[in-house]
Amino acid sequence: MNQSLHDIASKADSPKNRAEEIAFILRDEILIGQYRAGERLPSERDLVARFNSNRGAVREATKILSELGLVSIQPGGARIVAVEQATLAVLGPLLDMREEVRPQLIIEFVEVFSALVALSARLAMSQATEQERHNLAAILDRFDPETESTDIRSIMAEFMQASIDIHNNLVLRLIGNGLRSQIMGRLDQTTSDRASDRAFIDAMREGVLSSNADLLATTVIRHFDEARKRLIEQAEINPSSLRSKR
Amino acid sequence: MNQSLHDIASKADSPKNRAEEIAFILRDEILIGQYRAGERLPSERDLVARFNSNRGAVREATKILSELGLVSIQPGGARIVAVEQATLAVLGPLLDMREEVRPQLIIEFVEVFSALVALSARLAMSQATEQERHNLAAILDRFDPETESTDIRSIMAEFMQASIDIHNNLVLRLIGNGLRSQIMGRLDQTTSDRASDRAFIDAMREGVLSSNADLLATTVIRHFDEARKRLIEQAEINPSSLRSKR
DNA sequence: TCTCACTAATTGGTCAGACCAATTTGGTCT
DNA sequence: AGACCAAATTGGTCTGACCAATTAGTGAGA
Repeated sequence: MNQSLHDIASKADSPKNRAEEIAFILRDEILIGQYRAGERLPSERDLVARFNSNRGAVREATKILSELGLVSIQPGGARIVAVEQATLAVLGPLLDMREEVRPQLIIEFVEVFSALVALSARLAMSQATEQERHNLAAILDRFDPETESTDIRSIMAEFMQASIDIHNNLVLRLIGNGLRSQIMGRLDQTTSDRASDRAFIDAMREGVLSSNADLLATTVIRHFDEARKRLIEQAEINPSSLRSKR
Repeated sequence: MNQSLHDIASKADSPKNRAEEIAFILRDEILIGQYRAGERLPSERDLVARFNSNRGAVREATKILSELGLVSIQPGGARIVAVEQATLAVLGPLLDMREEVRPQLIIEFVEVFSALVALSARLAMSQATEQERHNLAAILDRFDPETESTDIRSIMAEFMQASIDIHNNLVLRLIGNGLRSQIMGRLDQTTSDRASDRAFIDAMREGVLSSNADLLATTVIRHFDEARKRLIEQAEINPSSLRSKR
């Protein structure tokens, strides 16, 4: 449906060189489950033969996998590590390739993201200047329920960034970096209720201008909770069954 | 069982090979601010000369820096990227080496961690079985205010892990992985009020057994907020001045 | 049949040197 | 100043080699 130019730009998975090309292929194979956790990755020399490349490139590739937390390299062989022990950087690829886990993963993302937005808003309120609060409100004002162009999601992302700039919590910022680069732009356009979006934005606006951190946080949580429920309905599966296997 | 993982992660900065050795040195120099953002990293051949190594190892090293988000490599040269754009993996090194930012960073960590623990507890409560709730309570029961050995922090870490195992939110798990490997084990032993810790644990226990997600969440938030205030006092600086520069 | 010690093969780690394509740089000309 | 071009520099790729550690395989002994 809405696979516009915006999606293409965010498809940031184009390998910059041979090493990344190899790394991405192996990464995807691991995420698909082609190798099981604990299994050994083919030896560097085998990979050289398979990809018709050289050991330098292959070694760079396995180094990348190691940084992603997907494999553990030791003299004698490299072994696959469980996805659960990897880093945030595997989320994007997972979303791209495992159609089955996609809905569940997005729901899980929303659960976490809402808590972080609420936290960020809270922290920002605790020390925002008058000027900064107005800047935040200005971001919210950009939402226009009449036009389809203003995406509430991009506004939330901007709001998140702006609030991070205010409280300047590095930990939160780094987590935000990871989530943004992995998830934003990979989400489908969900049909949301523009009217309720309007109400949500207005409530946030009031919270910002009155510097009411609690109101802001609860508003955010409530809105994302509704979004989550919509997602669960869309998935046409009941949430408990979604939870079990991955 | 997962105790082993926990220990390894705490002091996980010993280079496994020459490439990591070089990468860690460069990483630390970047984090210290020896190169400014936007500046060019010395060329691979220069680095070969400096570290008396070879291009293969140096290239692997710069690959690691690139994965950390600290440098951006392009044909023509590699450039340093602002720390704010890096990944969670830089937190540990930052804690290890920049004594000035340490207190502030720990406070920021507590702010984020408390929100995540609260979220995790909430999610876990929404679908925990009777058995799982009792397991959670059992973890809390391990706290004994009489003996110094039981660290409330490790209990919280375990509680976090156990709750993640229940709701199985991959996004939260991956963020948890990052935070755990970067921060846990690098925190100083803070003198905390054992009596208030006892009250905190008891409140959590009640929340878990009665499956009262709201009670759990607010309890967690309140406790960490107190811890945060203690940290700010310990830093002997007022929080607003802490916020500004990094 | 099983266990253990030893050996051989495999694997990752390191290294040197070469060529290419793209970028950057410095100088020249307009 | 500004536009342009050529040379030097840089990252990307590739080959082939040796070492040390791990692993797998073998065979002897229980």
